[in-house]
Amino acid sequence: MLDIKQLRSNPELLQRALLKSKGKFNIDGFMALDVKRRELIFKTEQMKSKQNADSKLIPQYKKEGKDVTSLMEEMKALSNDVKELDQQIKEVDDQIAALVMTIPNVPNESVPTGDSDADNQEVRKWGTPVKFDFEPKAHWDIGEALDILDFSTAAKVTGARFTFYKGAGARLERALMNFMLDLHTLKHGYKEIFPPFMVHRNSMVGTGQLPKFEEDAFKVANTEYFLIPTAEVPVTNMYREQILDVKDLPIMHTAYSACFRAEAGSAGRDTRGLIRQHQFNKVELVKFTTPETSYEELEKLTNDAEEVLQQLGLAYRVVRLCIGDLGFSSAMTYDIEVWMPSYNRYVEISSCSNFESFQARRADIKFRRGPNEKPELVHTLNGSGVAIGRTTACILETYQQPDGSVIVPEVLRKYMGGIEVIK
RNA sequence: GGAGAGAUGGUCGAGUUGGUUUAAGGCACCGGUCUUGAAAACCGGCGUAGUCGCAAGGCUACCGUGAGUUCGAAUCUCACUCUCUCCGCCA
Repeated sequence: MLDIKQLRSNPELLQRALLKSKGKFNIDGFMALDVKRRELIFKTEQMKSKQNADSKLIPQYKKEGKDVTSLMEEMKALSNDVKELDQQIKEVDDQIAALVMTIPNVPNESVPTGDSDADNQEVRKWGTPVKFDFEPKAHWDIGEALDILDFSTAAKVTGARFTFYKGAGARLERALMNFMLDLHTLKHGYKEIFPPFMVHRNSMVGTGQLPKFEEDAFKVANTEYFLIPTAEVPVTNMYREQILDVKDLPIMHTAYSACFRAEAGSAGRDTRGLIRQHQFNKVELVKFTTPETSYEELEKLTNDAEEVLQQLGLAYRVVRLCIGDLGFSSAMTYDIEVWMPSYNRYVEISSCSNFESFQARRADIKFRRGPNEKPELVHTLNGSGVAIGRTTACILETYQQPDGSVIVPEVLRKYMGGIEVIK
């Protein structure tokens, strides 16, 4: 959510934000609504002021023995007028709020223009895509052959886009989870959080999944709960409606969660394997920072996620998303894309974003610089550190051997009971 | 699931026969006086947001949330949420 006062005095910001949505947004209508709102408020507040002053006279007059019936009649009329105007204000407020919620965040100045992922900017590369001197297999074939991934049973038990991990596959997934959490907590200084996997509506609104993207979320029947699409939602909302102490910033959290996504609109895409599931595991990184440090912290956060891939020996590149590919709430995003042999290209495995004050304004997360300072909005950032299912897929493909076995990356062995090869 | 109690500013806590309470008071915090320095004591300040105004400064709203009654609601009515205690059930 953007600041309406800022939009009022700085309509260019609105223009730039709207480059993202490609939709039609009636700027003049929006501005007119804002003017109307303020007129109504001014008028009503004056009436309320009179109302307050006059109602103080009533007990006074009664005490003096004066007749108050005519004054009461006058007040009744005023009261009715105020109620009517309040109703109008509420309607205008609701309209404005609904519109503001549909405006995306303003991209940072360094974000390149462009319409699609083709216009994203490659920032750096690490490692070299693996080459095979035999015919490599895709992870779904490797996994089924080793009996560590089972898609058809999941289809029977649940449905499409679900997976049973079995034996060493389950253990590999669990090892990755622990490896990533240990790296981020012990080496990078994040505090670990294990959040609820369901949240209520307000939290989904707070981080921007709702109201615009309701069809992407799973809602639990007969409740107001949603399955979280990412740990970002519960972890960011931990601090909703709070004023933080500047001494505690930056707050850095890492959280494992299962993530649930309806994947509406991606029918037919990535139907095989672990790449696009309704339920997947992810370790998330979340930061709350001061405005002046958020971009520096974004660089660090991205590097922290990259280190996961470096230690696993997986080739990747970092791209800066262009305006057209940037998410609704983000001011700037780096995607980390890992080399996926079966796709013969880089595939997104992490997305690291600075939301600036966009989420903080919605979720009302502030900080205070000093005892008598006014609260200011924090900047929120998050990124995957990293998606576990896709990492499993990439490991299976990258470390596959001609005999169908898979070598376990060195750093994972201690988490796998010393297993060096999955066969 | 059943029974009961509760929710007030950063925190503790008063206020519930509706109207000088403009949400008292304590603590914490900030500024000052005093002191060699500190503590103590004393004086003053100390919520969030909206809105009008060049500004100084007004005004309005907010006592868990949302409706309602009333000229007027922290206070009365209804619904909901959450917390605590006890009982039952349960991994």
